[in-house]
Amino acid sequence: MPTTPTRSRCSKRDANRGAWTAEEDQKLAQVIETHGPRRWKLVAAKAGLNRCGKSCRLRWLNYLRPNIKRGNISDQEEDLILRLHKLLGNRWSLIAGRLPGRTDNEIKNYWNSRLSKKIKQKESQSKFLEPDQSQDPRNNPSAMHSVADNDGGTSKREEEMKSDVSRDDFLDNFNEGPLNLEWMSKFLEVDESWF
DNA sequence: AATTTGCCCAACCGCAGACTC
DNA sequence: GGAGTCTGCGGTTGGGCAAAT
Repeated sequence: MPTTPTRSRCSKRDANRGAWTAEEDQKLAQVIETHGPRRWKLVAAKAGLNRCGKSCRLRWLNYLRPNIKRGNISDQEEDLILRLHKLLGNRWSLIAGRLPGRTDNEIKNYWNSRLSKKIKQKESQSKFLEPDQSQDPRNNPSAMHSVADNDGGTSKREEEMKSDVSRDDFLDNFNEGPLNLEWMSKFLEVDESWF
């Protein structure tokens, strides 16, 4: 089995790991204020943090970045997450892009800890009531995943792209700006049966 | 009161595409 | 054009905490 030693990664031996301290946060924020949120390896070095760039980037994106909303995902946000997940699958960064102030990590966590359970409950209820509907992929998010997750031969992302082609027109609007409220409200009005 | 269980969330890991030299 | 590096992403892990036993 060939190895891929060229990939950059955090050194397990040398780098500081675990929870960030307030002092580390402050140093990181200061350096980013000066140099901007890029060249993360450099940022880590400039900040004098014994952390890898990757870790700094994650900390910035998920915690230190301005305008981050924390906790209390509203009903409207939850509804939007559910709909977007049905549309896009586990593409958390895309979903997060439509929820200002929310991070992909937060949405992923929220999904894994709460929404996936809700869906399973709903599914088992609907199976009990209408067993045939569960065969339709539009009523079964995990079935949609099985298309996107197929990695036999081609890359996973390539397959995802293929599976999305029919939705490109829809996604054109989706990809335009961080939050087009007019479009978003239209999206929220889309007939449930579309999914 | 002590222990176990389950949940939540921050952080880490590995992969793959983009970028740079 | 190719090798090496950086960046971004989704999956997974593990610690802290509260509720249950």
